[in-house]
Amino acid sequence: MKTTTRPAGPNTSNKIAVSPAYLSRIPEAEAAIRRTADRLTQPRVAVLACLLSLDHAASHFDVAQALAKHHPIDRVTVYRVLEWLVDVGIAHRIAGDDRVWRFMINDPSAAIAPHHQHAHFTCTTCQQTFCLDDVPTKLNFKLPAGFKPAEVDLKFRGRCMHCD
Amino acid sequence: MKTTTRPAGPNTSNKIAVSPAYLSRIPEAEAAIRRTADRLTQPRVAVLACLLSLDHAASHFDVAQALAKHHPIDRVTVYRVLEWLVDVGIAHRIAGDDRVWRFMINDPSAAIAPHHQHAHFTCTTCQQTFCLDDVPTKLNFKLPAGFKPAEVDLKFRGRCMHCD
DNA sequence: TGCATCTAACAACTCAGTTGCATCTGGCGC
DNA sequence: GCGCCAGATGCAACTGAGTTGTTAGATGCA
Repeated sequence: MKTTTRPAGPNTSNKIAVSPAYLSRIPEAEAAIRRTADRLTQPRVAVLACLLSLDHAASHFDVAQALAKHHPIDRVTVYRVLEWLVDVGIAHRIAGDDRVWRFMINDPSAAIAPHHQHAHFTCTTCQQTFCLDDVPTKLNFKLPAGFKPAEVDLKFRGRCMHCD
Repeated sequence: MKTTTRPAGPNTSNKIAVSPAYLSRIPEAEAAIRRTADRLTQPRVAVLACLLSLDHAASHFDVAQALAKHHPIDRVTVYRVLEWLVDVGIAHRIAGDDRVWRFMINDPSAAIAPHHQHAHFTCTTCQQTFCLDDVPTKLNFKLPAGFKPAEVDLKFRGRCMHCD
């Protein structure tokens, strides 16, 4: 009858981990949030831990779904926490081709989010988006006269390492 | 009482041209549509003429609004015509940062839309998006191991020639 | 001109994201 | 440890872009 429920057997799913990977990132998330001047709340910890556990960008829906079992959070709160993470420089958002915002932790080594001037890669097979921090997006393009660029957004589409 | 109507006085608006520029592009639009195997209809002609008259990308709303006075077209029809223009290779669509699709005529000299491998420029002042057909988006970037790119999307943000 | 087929218009819907507001809570002062 | 309150959460309702289904109408060929 319902399409989204699933029997709670041991490992009936081959897609979603039984023990969410984000749980182990909770201490790390708490530490990062404490470093900001803002409050340490359950939703913030859970959402940040979730992002920390991923190697690709996640939509608000991905986050809400990942947290649904152990940390069910109102979808509006997920939106607001993700926006807050961007505001305080912990994460950045990426506009997808499907009109959905995706969020990803900023590279810690790049410190204080340098206007996230890095490239993104979207896999056309698994639909996941990755940050390519190693690909420089220097402004050494020759634009037609009159255009004064301030930011570059370099996006690749193709197949990722998981989808050979 | 209504918020969108406007007195029909001569030049009460300082934003929208009294005689739409797209009217002069109607013959050109008709010719282009006749070149396809599909039907020549009023909405297709009007929408295409509208796009032809612009030097920047237009959203469905921009198009519907531009045509509202002389060629009022149902918004669903605008969506379908724009999609059709993309399908037949006359135009291409650009994903904006505001979750809105924008459409622009393909450069005729680039013939048969080569997967629109060109750069785009979005003005942060006037919010308009332009195609930079002159900026090559060659795939000569060094990506991390495992990423096999098939397409590149290069997007600039800054100030356009109209917003010095 | 007649007719089969494609297209437009309308209404209703989906879905991501936002806003308003009442309630709750983290963290500070006492 | 207790109480307070600014700020955060949860809920409901909304917005706005885009889609789908269906019927009526226009196009173009015979």
